[in-house]
Amino acid sequence: MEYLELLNPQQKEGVINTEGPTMIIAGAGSGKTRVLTYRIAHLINNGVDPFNILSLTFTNKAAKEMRSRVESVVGTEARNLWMGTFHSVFAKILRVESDKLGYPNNFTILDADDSKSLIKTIVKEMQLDDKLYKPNVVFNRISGAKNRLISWQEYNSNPTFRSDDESNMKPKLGEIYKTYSQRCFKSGAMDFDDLLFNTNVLFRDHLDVLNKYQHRFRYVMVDEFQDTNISQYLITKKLSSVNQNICIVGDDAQSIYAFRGADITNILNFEKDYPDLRIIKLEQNYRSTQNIVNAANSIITHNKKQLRKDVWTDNEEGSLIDLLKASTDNEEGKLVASSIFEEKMQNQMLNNDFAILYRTNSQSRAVEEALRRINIPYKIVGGLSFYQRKEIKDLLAYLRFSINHHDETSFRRIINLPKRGIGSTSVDKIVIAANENNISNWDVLNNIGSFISGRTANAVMDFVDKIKHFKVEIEQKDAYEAAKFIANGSGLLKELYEDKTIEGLSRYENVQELLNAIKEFADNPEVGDKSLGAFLQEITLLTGVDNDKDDQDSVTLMTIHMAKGLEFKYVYIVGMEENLFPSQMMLSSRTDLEEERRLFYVAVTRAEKKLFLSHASSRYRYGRLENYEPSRFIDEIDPSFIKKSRKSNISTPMESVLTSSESNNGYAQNLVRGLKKQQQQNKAIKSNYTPSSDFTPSDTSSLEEGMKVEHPKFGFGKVVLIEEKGANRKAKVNFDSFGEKTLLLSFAKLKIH
DNA sequence: GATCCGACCCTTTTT
DNA sequence: GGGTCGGATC
Repeated sequence: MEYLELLNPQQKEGVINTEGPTMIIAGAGSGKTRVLTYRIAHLINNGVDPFNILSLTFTNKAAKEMRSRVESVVGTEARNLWMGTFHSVFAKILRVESDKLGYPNNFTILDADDSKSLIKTIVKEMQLDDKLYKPNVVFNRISGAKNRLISWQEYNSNPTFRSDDESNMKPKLGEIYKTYSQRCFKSGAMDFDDLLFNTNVLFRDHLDVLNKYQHRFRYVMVDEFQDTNISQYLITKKLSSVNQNICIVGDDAQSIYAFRGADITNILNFEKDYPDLRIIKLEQNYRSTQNIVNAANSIITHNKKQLRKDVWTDNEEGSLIDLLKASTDNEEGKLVASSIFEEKMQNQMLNNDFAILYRTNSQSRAVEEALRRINIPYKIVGGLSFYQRKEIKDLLAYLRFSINHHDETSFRRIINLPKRGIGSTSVDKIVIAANENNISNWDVLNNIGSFISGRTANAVMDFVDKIKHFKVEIEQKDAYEAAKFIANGSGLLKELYEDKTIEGLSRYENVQELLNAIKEFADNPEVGDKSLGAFLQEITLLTGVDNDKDDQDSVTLMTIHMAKGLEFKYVYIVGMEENLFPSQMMLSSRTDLEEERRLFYVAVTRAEKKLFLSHASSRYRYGRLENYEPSRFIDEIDPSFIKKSRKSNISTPMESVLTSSESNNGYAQNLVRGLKKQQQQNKAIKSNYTPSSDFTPSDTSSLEEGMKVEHPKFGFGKVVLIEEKGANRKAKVNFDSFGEKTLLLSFAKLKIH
């Protein structure tokens, strides 16, 4: 147990006091993950069976990381821990218990997009105004109700909700909620919120089941407790009510998910629910410099609602916060990119040491362009995730529907995909027939002759035969073989293969990548159940943050929300402007503004060594250039932690920095020195090569040694070597007028000749 | 029923 | 700037 030596007194207290209710209030960077990890390891070392420990995290990534950290202390026993997000752990339990709720055990999990599209069809069917009942709005209202454990029945019988909706001119919301719930149920489908809602129903109505899990989970731990909603809170409370061994870890200053139903009062209630609660405060920050910690503290004091906490650090004082002022978003990108270049050179840092954080996903583009321009590799975490792409959702819909024939969302997606002459009119007929006869869509499909005749009926029968055939394959083969069969048999793969446009090729590759992922799953010796159904269970709950197999040295780009729990030596927070950060949607109430300020606090406390804040005086929005004022958050930082802005060049775009022959501004000197060579090379190339007027980059996945290629800057050349695979794939090219260069294919624009 | 094109909305944040 | 939807047309 030498690990106890590695802890400070408060951390140690959190690790060794394993019995009874415990609340750990952990300031940013105070080592809470370390405490949780060692706490679990300590339990196991003291003879607790990992099967009896439940540890709930906020992301799958956090769970994975914690499991491997526990494993490094206690060995492979760690694999037996119940560890994951609320959604994934209780989805697993619901798979086992679903029959008690009337759901099939192969129920489909709907992601937010699925839910919204189902809501859309319902609004249309009810002939309501879709401008008024926007899928987003309706979905959020329903989601909010479920997170507070309000069923559609309660919702509809509660006069307050009714009058609320009426005064918002949306009197039919309750009815939509009802229809949506019933349709999900009929489809054998649960959305994200249902996973938690139904777990609550399960534990409420089936005490034997609750009892089983209460005894299984002798120790319950919840990370990021400030982000739990009522539904999640009640689950943990019930589960631990027998053993009382519950440990929650959280930081009210980092509560940033109120919009998703998270409720800070859960922390306050916790003290009431467990009178003999042990409270431990972790206040020493090990992550950041004094300047960063103190700046963050000065920010959060502007919030009125907060628990008393003094975060401090022993670390070095560090650099002051750097302010970058740009005129436009594109220039902001360039400033950030060149600043990264400069810091990297001066301090010999890796790309991995840098993160660029923003409030909204749409801000990434300007930054990406600037990074690409000076060849800094980057990766985007989150954003449009792989599983949200159309071609991926299409194939997944086939897989889901082949397993669960009642899945309406998938049915609508694939019934006419690829085109088989079953248009929206026919689909409407099928759905109406199902509703009128009180049978499922699948039943109608199976007896299509009684409802539709002619060519369409034949097309439907072919489709049904196909799906039945797929089902047989699924039952007989492993996930990979079955998925491959369906990808081919459905005609999806063929259609994509025949599309020879660049987008078509990339879609084809994406589907192949999905198949590869399924193969990896089926080949994994640690996976017990290799069926396609088992694979699909895993997949819906995965998100952008979770698949970070790309381990190339690169700068990380993501939203601040995604960055929670992570740390980087250098952090750039871009778009520090009024109406962007704080977001204009969060300016109307103090509560909202304070959440926004906590978000800023989270962003600032990600930085270990140095923090940069940038803002632009105008940026593109909806394709129009609009003016922005610097964010109030900048002014809220105690000015003693901010570097006095340099007058010269601070808003000079990178090109002019590079071309200014007399770079007497200290800021750019190093950068210029480093780039001078490249600059001369660029000039030289410009003189004897002009790109073809029709230059369009080729897809380089089929690039091979010996091929002749064209590069917009370096001109013509021949590929001498191809190295590595995937995102790391590089080509060494011998250019006619420039010599050998190694290009990262995921960034380089090359045309194959 | 499929395809093409212009109008229209949009941007918070995510399990 | 980009994705979706509905109307016009084949």
